[in-house]
Amino acid sequence: MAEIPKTYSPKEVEDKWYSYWMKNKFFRSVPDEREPYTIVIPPPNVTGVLHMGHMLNNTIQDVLIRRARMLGKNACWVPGTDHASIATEAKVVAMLKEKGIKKSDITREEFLKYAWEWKEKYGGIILEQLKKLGCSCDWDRTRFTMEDSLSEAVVDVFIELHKKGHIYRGHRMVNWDPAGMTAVSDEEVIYKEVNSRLFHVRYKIEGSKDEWITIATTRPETILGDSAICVHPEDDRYKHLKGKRAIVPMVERPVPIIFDEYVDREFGTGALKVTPAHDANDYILGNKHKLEIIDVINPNGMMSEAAKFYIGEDRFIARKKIIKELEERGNLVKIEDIKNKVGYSERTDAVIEPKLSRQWFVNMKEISKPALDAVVHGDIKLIPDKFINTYKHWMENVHDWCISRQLWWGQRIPAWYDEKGNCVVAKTEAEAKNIFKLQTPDSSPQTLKQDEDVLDTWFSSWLWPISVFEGFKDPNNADIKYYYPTSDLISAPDILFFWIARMIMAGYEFRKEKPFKNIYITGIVRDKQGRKMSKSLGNSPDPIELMEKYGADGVRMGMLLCSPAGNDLPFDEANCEQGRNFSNKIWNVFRLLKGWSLTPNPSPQGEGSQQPDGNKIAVEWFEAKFNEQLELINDLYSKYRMSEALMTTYKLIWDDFCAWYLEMVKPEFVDGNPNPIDKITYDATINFFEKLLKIIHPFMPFISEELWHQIGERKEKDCIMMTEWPGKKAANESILKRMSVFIESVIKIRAIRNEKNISPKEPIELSIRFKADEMSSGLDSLGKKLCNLSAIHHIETKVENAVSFIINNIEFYIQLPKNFNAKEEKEKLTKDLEYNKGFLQSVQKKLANERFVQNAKPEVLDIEKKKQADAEAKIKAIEEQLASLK
RNA sequence: GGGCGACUAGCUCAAUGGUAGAGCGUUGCAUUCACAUUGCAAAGGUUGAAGGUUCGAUCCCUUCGUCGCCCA
Repeated sequence: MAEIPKTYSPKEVEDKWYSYWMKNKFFRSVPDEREPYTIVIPPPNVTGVLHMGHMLNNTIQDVLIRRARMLGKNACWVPGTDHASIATEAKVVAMLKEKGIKKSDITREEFLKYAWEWKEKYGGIILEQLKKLGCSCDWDRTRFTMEDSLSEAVVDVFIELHKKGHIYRGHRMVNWDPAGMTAVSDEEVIYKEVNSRLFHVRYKIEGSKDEWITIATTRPETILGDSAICVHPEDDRYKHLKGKRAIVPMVERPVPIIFDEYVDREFGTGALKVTPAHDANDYILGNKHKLEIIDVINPNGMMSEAAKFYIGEDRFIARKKIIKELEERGNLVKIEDIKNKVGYSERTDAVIEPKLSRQWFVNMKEISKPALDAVVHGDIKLIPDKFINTYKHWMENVHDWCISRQLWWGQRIPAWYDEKGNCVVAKTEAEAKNIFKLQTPDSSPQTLKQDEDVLDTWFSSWLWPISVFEGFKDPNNADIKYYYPTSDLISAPDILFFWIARMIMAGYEFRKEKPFKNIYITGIVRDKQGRKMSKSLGNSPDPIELMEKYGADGVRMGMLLCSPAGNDLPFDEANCEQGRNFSNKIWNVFRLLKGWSLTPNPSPQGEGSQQPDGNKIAVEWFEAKFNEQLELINDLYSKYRMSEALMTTYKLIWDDFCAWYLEMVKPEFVDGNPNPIDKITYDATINFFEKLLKIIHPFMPFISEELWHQIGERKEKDCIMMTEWPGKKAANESILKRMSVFIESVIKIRAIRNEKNISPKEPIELSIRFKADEMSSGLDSLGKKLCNLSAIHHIETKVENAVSFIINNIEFYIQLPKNFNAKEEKEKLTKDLEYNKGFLQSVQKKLANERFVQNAKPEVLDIEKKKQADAEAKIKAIEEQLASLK
């Protein structure tokens, strides 16, 4: 025993088994006759490093995959990354800057060469980190959204949707990210509440001497682009201004005063400045009233020529200067502090500038319909189902999807333009030329220009469940036919629309079939203050350090313990500590078992290794307990209640197996040496331990594998991850029931020891008023062992002056060696008696109520009657006990 | 502003109309005996508030409060 360390050290064990599994190709999946179980990974951003969200998400996927594998399914987990166009491009631009290279100084081709170099060098980090976590992905299937075949699928899909009329190019107000220098979709804008100032600015009425109209704005720099003032038609303050014009300060441009019900009379001054080029609502108003569009902000966030003032200065600096100037000119009336919501870019955190520009869009109306139905009708299950409402609401109000990005890193849009700006969509320049030729035979262009923009990364990811199996290139290949639709998708609520909804659309649009059967939505990992963990906030622990500290198994368990589906989890390192402690507990079971020696083999006369009655009962009981709990665990898995499945497994191992079963069968020490144990009990115990290792394996793959090999002789490929999940067996109810009384009595006796300050070392005598039966000798010996009893008497009459308790009408008496205090006992019993009388009264009241007897279900009635009988019996017994105290 | 959801022990969560549970934490006691990364035990609740329905409400309904998310 001395050579086995007291604590489990995960480090070497984890590395050793991960490479062993890899070497034996245990993660590999190819189609065969078994039932498939498939998960495609939510592809992490290729620039990313593992964060706590990934840890949670991928732990859950690995648990599901490992259990499916043990259940005999052909488990396939496809890993990969997405190309994250904005994030990667930003990284590459930064890298070039360090080298002294400006993006604008190199060609697109040169830039892409650098970008691929960057990707090859750093792009695999996160996948290596997933290996540390124990993820059993089929790494031979690793995909990347920008590799050739997946890119081709993206381009083909674009062309197909364009042909079907679902993709169009249009002038629209988009969310412009001035830092990323690209448009982003509605979903990539994060609105944050910020402290702002509302500036009240007065505009002179044209032709008046001293007549003014005062507007309120949070963005004075856009004043330079104003093309109207709008008031509510019913607003008496402004009715007289009909037909008049106001002079925009600084630029001295006269603009009409228009009337529209859109204006909120309560907000600000009730007069709204209209800047169609820089506000989505103003744009709509501008269209309606045919207003001029004056674009005063350049794509890089600097003031444009059209602004006339502060040209080339940043919009926020211009704001400050304009405020000062307005004040000097006497236009600034007052400044008010307010809170408002401002949109930020999800990728660069720059303030989004609403900007009018020409972009490509997917019309979502039609392609979203089957995707909505599938979830509403339960064809695809959302877990937890509270997300159905959110999903439905979004799908019913779905906006067109802006898919063009003004970047280089990504799939270039397959649209081609002639000199006049006419556009066709085609896969190659040659095809495009042909189309032009067909459309306009007389003027076929010599040179075409391809669209400069690339497609949104989500326009790749939404094809992921199909494209990873080559479902576009070869729609009938063996892989896609076998693995698609995939089984479960594990994802987070914040990408329900970005990604999940769109994958469902793509599934029905391109394969006429859902991409997955179940969607398990995890919570968002937050810090103790409730903030989402993120790199920019710096509030996330480093997952790799966590794993070094607590072991991958410990961290996996720590994450899952507190993460019911869909509930956010405020992360607490204490959970990982609990996981680490659990690893250690299991480790020490192994140490204990290793220390046991067997009694000599029984002789032909039957001498030697007889199984003691106590051990026999213990083994029968744990067998039943295991079967009972396994059924519960299986049921919890089927409902995706992962944290509860883990907790049930945890308690089965720690409480039932370690604290009860092992204490029951553990050989006693004589003169400092453990007694040997009989072979029947030993074998049963090893068997139990192996089964427990199996059911903990999905949660804690490393330690279970290690101990599987330490506890028995294994052939090379005999690994726990490839064994079968324990089979279902009916639990022996009668022994469970009988033992629960026994266990309760042990707890009671221990509590009495505690209460009366009797040392565990001091033996005590117990008397039981209950007829001995065939189980009694076994239970007596277990009782003696667990409670340090010197003797157990089965008696017919009450014991006087003893501490007593009752379980199921069995009376237990402990004669205290000293310090017996009859008064104290009496008080305790009287209190207990009063409680039971009160309880009986409430039950009797219920049973006396005619309406209750009439309306209650028969089983409820029976329960109440039993309660009454039990309470009456208990009261009688307590009264008798009281009488026996002197 | 509109919609959705949550509110249960100190914390994180269970409990679908019939005596409110678990884990962690806390407190007390224990240690040459697998494990102090341990063991044994205990305490801890007006189920956010107020009404209503019901024989009976944590659960169903109404209003209010607080928080979160989504959308504008």
